Amino acid sequence: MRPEQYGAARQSPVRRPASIKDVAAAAGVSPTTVSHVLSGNRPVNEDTAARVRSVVNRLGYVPASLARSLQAGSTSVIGLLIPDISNTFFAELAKGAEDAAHDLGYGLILCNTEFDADREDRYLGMIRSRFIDGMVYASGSPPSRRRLEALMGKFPIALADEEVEGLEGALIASADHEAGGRLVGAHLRELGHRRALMLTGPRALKSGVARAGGFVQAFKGEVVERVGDFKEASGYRLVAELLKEGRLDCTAVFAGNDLMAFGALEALWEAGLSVPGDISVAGFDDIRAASLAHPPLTTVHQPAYDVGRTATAQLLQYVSRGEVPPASRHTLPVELKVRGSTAPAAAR
Amino acid sequence: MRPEQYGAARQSPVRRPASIKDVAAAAGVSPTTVSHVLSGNRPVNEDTAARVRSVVNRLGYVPASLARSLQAGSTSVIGLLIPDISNTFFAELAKGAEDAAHDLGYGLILCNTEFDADREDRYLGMIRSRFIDGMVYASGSPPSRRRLEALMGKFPIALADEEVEGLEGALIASADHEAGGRLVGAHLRELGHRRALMLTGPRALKSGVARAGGFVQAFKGEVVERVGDFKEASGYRLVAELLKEGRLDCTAVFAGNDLMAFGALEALWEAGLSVPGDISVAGFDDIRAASLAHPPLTTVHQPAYDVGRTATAQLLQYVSRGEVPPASRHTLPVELKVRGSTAPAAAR
DNA sequence: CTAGATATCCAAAACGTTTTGCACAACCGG
DNA sequence: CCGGTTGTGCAAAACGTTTTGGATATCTAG
Repeated sequence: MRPEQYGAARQSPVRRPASIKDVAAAAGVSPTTVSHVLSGNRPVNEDTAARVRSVVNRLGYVPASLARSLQAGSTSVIGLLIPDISNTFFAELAKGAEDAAHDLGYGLILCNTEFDADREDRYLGMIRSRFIDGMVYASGSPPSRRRLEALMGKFPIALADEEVEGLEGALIASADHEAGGRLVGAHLRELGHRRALMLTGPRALKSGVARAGGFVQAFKGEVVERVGDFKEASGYRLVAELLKEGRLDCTAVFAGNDLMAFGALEALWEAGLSVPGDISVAGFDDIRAASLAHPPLTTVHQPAYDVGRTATAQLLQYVSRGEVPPASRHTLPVELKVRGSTAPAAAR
Repeated sequence: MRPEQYGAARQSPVRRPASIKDVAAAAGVSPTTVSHVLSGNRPVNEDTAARVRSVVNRLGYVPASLARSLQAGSTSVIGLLIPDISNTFFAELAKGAEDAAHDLGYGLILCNTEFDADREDRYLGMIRSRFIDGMVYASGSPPSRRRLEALMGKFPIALADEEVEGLEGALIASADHEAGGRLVGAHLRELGHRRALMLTGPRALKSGVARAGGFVQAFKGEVVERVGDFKEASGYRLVAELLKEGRLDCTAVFAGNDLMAFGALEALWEAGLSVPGDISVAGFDDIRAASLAHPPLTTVHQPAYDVGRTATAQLLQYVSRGEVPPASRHTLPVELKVRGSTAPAAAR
């Protein structure tokens, strides 16, 4: 141990904080009375109350919320389970969830899983051990879906932007992916585009499928579909391949999310094509980088914040009454952000 | 209430879960024995143990962590206080904090404050009420600094990337801002730049001051300084103003963070200047959009993840032993990411 | 003066664990 | 046969609250 740390390192273990008994003793009353003074649950003589309050201040007494929770049977804390907080979508969602929780006096435990099933399990354990009063679950790993189903009827759980099929009987809040797809389809159609390349995500993800479905429905023109994985690299690869084969015979690209759109942009840029001069590109999500890019990306704004906020607010409505939420679906509106990456189809 | 909801809405209140007493009664042993079987704290006859375990499974018994915590005097949960989780820097930091907490079996409560002092207070209350065992504090609102100081000696608190002055005596983990500034300065100098515009943030923020100091020291050339607020708009405004006055007589711009760099880029772009052809631009932070932009931004990568992880890991080292951490500083290395927005100074 | 209302406070139980001291039996070596 | 060890399990206390049913004293109305 370095000498100059000696002074600081002498830090003693945290000393026992004052309990309600200490306050009671110092004020010459019973713990019951202290509790009543602090909670206002029953009337207390004003002189006595004043004395108690003064002792509370002097001792710096703060009730132990653990004991309170144990007695109350609930902790006023819920969990938020997401795969990756560094993804801006989930970060926004988390912000909405935190806001909703805070508004109702709840704390929020961040359960970041990286799609790791063990990690998810450990966090789901918190709800079984009743350390948290409920859980907002946003798109976890497929293997844990079954476990989730088992929990659903017995514990308060809400799904935010569910991506996985088969989770019926739940409280669900999600964006209107299909409408988003339709917006892009109609937009490109109005610009005169008739042939489009559509880059989708894995088919197992419902939201992606809905986006594609809406797009095809509203675009009405010819649509070539390529399946990617929602990552930037796959958008690049898909477009580059088509380019190399000389088979990119369309005037517009609809990427299932912004990251893939960026990948596509990169491939087009490398091929010497101009966006939106030669070809238009649209994305989905409206992540931060979308408006910062050159050209700024036309995309569909997902109300990630609202999804998190709604799922949480709805969940808490039941949790606060000690109930398990019934099945219900809350679909949130989506908004088309027309920016610089889309333009009228070039005359052919 | 709509009829089709009737079935679902009939959800009964959550029924009382099995307690250790229920298990003990069903297995014909005392609660003590059940506890010992589950914790392994003391040996138990194998036949008895097997019987207990079978009852545990049958009843689906999970120990109430609240009661356990009350008895243990700690909750194995800490808080992470940040201003804005939707800011990618803090999201990365949060990810690091969550990882570190998870590794040591701790939960992490997300305290998003929006710089709101009341909100900060409420969250700091969690530590006083001992619902959390410690707090990682990242750059809160100035008004709550005093309150924080009062808490610091008594409760386990760690500072992550402290921006505010005067918080001595704390456990601090932060990036090496000064070294980052030096890296940029040296880089631009090597490229032959001799006159640079430096866009800084508010002087009250230590990290920004350090960046600027390092830059000036290593650049050695002429530096014009303009004070912004770390937001995109201010970068745009500062550069646009100089441009309008025709006084932008430099070959390089060092923005105190990436957002301001983007603002600067926008202003230069509008003025018809080419980056990096006419002028080089460098940022700080390496946010997601930096590599996605055109041209991709040369910037300093801040180890946000490591800052969060280190602060948390260090804090927990003491928390787990029931100690208040001593003052210490952990400075994390920073990395220059040379990308497309900087190039040799144009011949004049 | 008395029956009932009111004001004030307290004792005890309950929330669900873990920990610790002890009791009892069985076994061992001498 | 005896002192000591080992194996096994229980009772009770403790963690720090809130809640509830009284108890006691004082007041009010008739």
